Amino acid sequence: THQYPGLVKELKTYQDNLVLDGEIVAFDDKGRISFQQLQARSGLTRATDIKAADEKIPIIYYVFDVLYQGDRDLRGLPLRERKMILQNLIRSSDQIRLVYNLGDDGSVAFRACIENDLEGIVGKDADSAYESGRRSRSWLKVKRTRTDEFLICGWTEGLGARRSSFGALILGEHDAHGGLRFVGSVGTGFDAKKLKLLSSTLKPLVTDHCPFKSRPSGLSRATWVRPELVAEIKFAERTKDEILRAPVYLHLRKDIEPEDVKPKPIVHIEKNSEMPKKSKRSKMDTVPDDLASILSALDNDRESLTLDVSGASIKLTNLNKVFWPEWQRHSPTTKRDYINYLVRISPFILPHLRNRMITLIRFPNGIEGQKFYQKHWDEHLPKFVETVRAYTEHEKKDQNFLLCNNLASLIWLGQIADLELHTSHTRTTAEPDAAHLPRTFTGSLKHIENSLLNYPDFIVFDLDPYLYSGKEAKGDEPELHQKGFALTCKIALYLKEMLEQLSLKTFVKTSGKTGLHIYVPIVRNIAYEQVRQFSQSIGHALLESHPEQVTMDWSVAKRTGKVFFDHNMNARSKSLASIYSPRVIAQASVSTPLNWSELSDSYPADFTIQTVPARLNKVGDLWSDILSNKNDLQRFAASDPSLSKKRTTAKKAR
DNA sequence: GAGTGCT
DNA sequence: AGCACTCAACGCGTA
DNA sequence: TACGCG
Ligand SMILES: [Mn+2]
Ligand SMILES: [Mn+2]
Repeated sequence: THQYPGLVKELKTYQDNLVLDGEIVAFDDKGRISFQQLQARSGLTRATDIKAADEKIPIIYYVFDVLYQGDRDLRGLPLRERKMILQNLIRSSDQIRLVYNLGDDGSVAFRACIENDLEGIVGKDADSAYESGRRSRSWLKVKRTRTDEFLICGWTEGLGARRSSFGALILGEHDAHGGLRFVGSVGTGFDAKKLKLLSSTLKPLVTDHCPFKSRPSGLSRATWVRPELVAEIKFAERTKDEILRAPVYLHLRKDIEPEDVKPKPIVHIEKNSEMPKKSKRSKMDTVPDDLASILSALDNDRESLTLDVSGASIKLTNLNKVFWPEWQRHSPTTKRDYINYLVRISPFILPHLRNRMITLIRFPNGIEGQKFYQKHWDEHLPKFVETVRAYTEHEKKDQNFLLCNNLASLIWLGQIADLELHTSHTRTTAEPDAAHLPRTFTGSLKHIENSLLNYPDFIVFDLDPYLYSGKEAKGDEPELHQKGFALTCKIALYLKEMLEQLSLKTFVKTSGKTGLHIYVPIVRNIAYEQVRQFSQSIGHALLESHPEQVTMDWSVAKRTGKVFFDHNMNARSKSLASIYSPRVIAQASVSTPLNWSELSDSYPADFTIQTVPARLNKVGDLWSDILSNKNDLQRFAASDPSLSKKRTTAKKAR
């Protein structure tokens, strides 16, 4: 009680000596019950801290039962009578409240609980006595999402960010015959701190012996431990085989003995059962998932399945549909293969997609089928897909533009057959260089033009060879071939040199189709129009020094035999195939970053959905620090304040 | 591919 | 449950 | 304003 001096003071005003049962709760800034806020108070020991917290974090003591009044033991009375006594006893105040009876219809109470975003309800037999010190049969806890305690029996190997800890924890519980039963593995719900703590706690418990009677199948490489740790796990339901569906790790339960971990009677909640969620405050994308367990869940020949990712469920269909047909030496790529690719590259691509509006190019029937572009989504979206509302001049109204900020979203893009992922050169967030720019994207074109969305992170140089192999159908774009790519590389190196003369750091990747993308990261103090003009000036200079090999011509016919320098890609509505985006060409190649030194002996078709994950595991993300290498173009305006005067920049470029 | 309305 | 049907971008340059 | 363009 010393933790709550304010409450104690008020309770001392009561005449009788009382033994009450109840619970203290604290609230967050939105008025929701917050365990974290309560914890901030319960750890304190110094009197001054306690006093300060008593002011800063108000609490309410909810009283739900009375055991003694003076010398009188009330525990034998039926609950309804104890409640009557309580009601006459307690004076409700800011700090003390009564827990009222919610009526005798459990499902009404449960619905109210859901509407108020509370954890669950407790049903009590109105005729029951108070049973001290044990879990009473006449009290029934009904939670919205199920949590239970399980034994940690081992872990599976992790991938990517989880390499140094573990992928998933292997869970078990005691069965009726004194043995241990496998109930599933949990790969989400951990933050960096929990991962570290758990790995070091588990290390000393390692054993060669698998604690289960029959070794569970479908686990990636497992390390076993003596089943001595108890974890609380949230989950959606149990499958027919009594395996946990969509489990999320919560915390260790040091107060529970390992031998007490056995199945509990289940209260079935048919309609209202929900998916377990991570706590509201931890963003889905801050916690790396166990990629190995996701990949193994995908690794079968089923046509449809439901993947549980980050505590959400994603329905996958038509997994055996061929998206990229077999072509020459390239084996066919099915939707399953494609989603497998997305999962494997997710640690590398997600940082580049983060908070960039995306343009989808969807091919529900594979690369030979009909395609359509998509940038926004009006209907119901899975809850893990983030969007940003912005005005579109095209439709003269606001729309919800799609972002891909987490693994679940990336997998979902695979499900909806988005075969190319194009990103904006702008981001919807200001860090680290655009705190001064407005973040109002809605209402009018003016708002957009003044906002972050008009200030790109990069100047992009899009180089496309217009050298035809001769095998193209009439009107088709040039196909990939050695000569065209070689010339593009040559021009790219001229360009790199020119940009280096200006002390601009450059990043290069294959577009994945026939050409190259060169990015120059810039401080966001230059709007698109000027970025475009800057790019145009560079283009003119390049064109002047290599007129036989470079073209900036707008009409396709006049580009033949040269490399097209497309400065117009630096525009608000433009997007380019993202780094690591697959491309819709027969080879299933992928936009891949290269070291400049690799350029001479690289070829776009070498980097495919099949080969790029292995390359990434070897060389990592060559563009990982692109946003920490920003160039400040304002310095070119130092002598002449109008950067937009193209003669000035062209001269400087030269 | 997803959603809707019809059979 | 199965079928038919609809819907899914955008702005800049040039004529 | 219509169309070409990526
Ligand atoms: Mn282009
Ligand atoms: Mn291109």
